[in-house]
Amino acid sequence: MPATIRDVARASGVHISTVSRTFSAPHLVNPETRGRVLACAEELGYRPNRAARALITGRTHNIGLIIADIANPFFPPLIKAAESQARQRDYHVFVADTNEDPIAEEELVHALAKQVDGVLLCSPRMSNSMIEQLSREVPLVVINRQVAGLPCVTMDVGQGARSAIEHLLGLGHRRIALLSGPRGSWTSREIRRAAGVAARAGGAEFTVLGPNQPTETGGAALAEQVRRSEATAVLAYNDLMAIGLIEGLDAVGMHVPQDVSVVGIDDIALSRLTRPKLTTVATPNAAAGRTAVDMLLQHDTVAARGSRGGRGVTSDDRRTTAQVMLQTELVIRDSTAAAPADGRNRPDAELVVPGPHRLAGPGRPTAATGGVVAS
Amino acid sequence: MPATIRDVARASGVHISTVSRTFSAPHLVNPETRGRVLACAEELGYRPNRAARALITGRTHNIGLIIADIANPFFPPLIKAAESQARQRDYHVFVADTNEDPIAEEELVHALAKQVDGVLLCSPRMSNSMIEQLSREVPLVVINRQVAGLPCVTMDVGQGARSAIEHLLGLGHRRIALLSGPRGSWTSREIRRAAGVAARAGGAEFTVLGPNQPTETGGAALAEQVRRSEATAVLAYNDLMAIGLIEGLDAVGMHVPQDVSVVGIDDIALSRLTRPKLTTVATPNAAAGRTAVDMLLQHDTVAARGSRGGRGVTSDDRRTTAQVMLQTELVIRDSTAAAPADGRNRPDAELVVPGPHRLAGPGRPTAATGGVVAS
DNA sequence: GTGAAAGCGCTAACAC
DNA sequence: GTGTTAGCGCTTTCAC
Repeated sequence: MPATIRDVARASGVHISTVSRTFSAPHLVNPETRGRVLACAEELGYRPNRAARALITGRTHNIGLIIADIANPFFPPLIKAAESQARQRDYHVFVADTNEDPIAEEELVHALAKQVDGVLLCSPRMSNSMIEQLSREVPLVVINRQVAGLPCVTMDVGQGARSAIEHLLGLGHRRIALLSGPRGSWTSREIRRAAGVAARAGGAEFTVLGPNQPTETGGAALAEQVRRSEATAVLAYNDLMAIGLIEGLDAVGMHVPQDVSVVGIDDIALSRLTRPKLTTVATPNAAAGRTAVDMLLQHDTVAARGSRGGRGVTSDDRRTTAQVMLQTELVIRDSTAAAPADGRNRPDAELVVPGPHRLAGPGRPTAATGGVVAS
Repeated sequence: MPATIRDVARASGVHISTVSRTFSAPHLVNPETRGRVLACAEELGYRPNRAARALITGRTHNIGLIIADIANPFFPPLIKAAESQARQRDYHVFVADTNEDPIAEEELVHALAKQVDGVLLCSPRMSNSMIEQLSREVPLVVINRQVAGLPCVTMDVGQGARSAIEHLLGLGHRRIALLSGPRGSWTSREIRRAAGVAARAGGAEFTVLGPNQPTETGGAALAEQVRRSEATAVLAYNDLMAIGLIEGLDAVGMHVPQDVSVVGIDDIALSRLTRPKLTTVATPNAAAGRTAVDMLLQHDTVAARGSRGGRGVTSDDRRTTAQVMLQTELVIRDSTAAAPADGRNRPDAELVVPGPHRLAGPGRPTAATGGVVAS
């Protein structure tokens, strides 16, 4: 039903190649002919078939963007920035959600491979080696993770975590817990390392709780563990978990920031709307999206794949791949406050010693009962 | 660089058509040959080029999903449901965000047209006639809107709004305001109509404020107008606006639900996390996503476009297009309560009469000063 | 400035 | 069961 280039050629009495040129190199065709062709095309509702065009030019003018969980408010600003940047360069972005599933991730890259000029892999759950393998199939830019030899854009969450811990130390906190993220997350690893170093440097006890689902539910589920850990301050892998934790804490009768301070990471829009407003590490999300598109397109402009003329991108070209790390910034709002004077995380602590059916009476906990102390 | 079907044919010593069959109709090829071909393919890292395949079969096994604003938490459940439904039928979903921009919407449909087997148009801002025109280019299923002659899946927000209003009437509210949505939104129109009828039937005064941006910011910006309107209850176009309004109301010293009751529409996850928890009309979002995919694929299975064998979908086939409307449900939580005994929306109302610099002292407002009374 | 011809990677009759 | 042939809709040399 849809009109093809041949229909237009027939209608306007020219050869199909003239029609083709009218759309892809208008200056090469006589203005008069061009006008006639355009009129016929309009009339017939003709639109060049981008897929067919891509088959021969090797360029689809599409970018794939693979996202672990589209429901996480962390991503939309990144997606929108990528889209607008792509749009400016006459590209379209196709987003795909993988539900945090590495299998779906891989499958999606394959599905997208030939329909896009490159894919942005955001917070992948898959292995480094898998990513490297896929990068031979389609140009890749990795976001929120570092993979040797591949272009990556990351955010300096290490620095962010450090700032957060120093902020908490400055408020007098000496028992700090970290709610870690998903297993295998590069970001979670960075946060844990930096936060651990900073906490110990400040003479604080540092507990790691996790790995966890990076969601509200994941955060809320940890309230009891946090209570037992006796921590007076918590750094969460992301804002969603932080917000969930605050909810959960509330349910077990602990208040933020009076009893325990909570800081998140990401600075999603929601963090300004909760009560208390969340202290958090702002990550430059939109910038990451823009940068990733730029890196992909810069690469991609060098040589189209499979074109008759140009050679493919060789591994030598790849050497120039940049790894960009964007700065983060601590935003202090209302979920952090001075540590309770007694150094405990609740008014009259009912100390729960891990183990079945053993409840100790109120009393000051010793370091040994303070929870899992991690490296 | 990527291996083609020809490379595999050469490596395994068979004709390309045998390679093709190995992938698209394995049962037609000798198990022994098949094994050899598969081995070579594996070795060379060969993957069938889906775009090239689509060119001849007329089926891409992709579905496009166009979303007005991916940052709105209303959409992710719909997107995820669509994805999982599509996946089960061996389809992939490409999501595109249009930033509530009708131009971008149209452009995106064109861009997607030949790379997908159909597109799901979710909350389109464009005109009915434009939608009809586009539907001749690619099979369309419209979500959250009714367009004559096209398959649509909508949610019964009319019924939802009615329930909400009846709930408020039952609580004694007699001055009710509606925060409407974007101009041209089908959903907003439905809500307005149903809410207006129900409110007047209950003997309440009904004020419409808007149109508005359907976001937190949009809601927060209306706090002052709501205060002035003297409404004791508000129905918002969606949860985001309701939550923003509660924030904004708080900033001008009004409390929910003591001073004013607020009900949203959508029941996004966030609504359970705010304080107070939001009373809202739950829309069957995931079901909408699933249904839309089913409708598209059912249609699409009938006849592939452009295939050599099959005829295209004729307008006669289209006659069978269903229009599905999904049920909604009122969820009562903490943002609604009995109307203030004095029927005013704040403790000691400082009545602000519209107009510059005119402030009246405290006193019972008359109906005439109650705000814009809409039809 | 325009037409002819080849071909992108693949599938689908049709022979054999 | 496999090879041959034609061709999906388009771009791109190369002649003229």
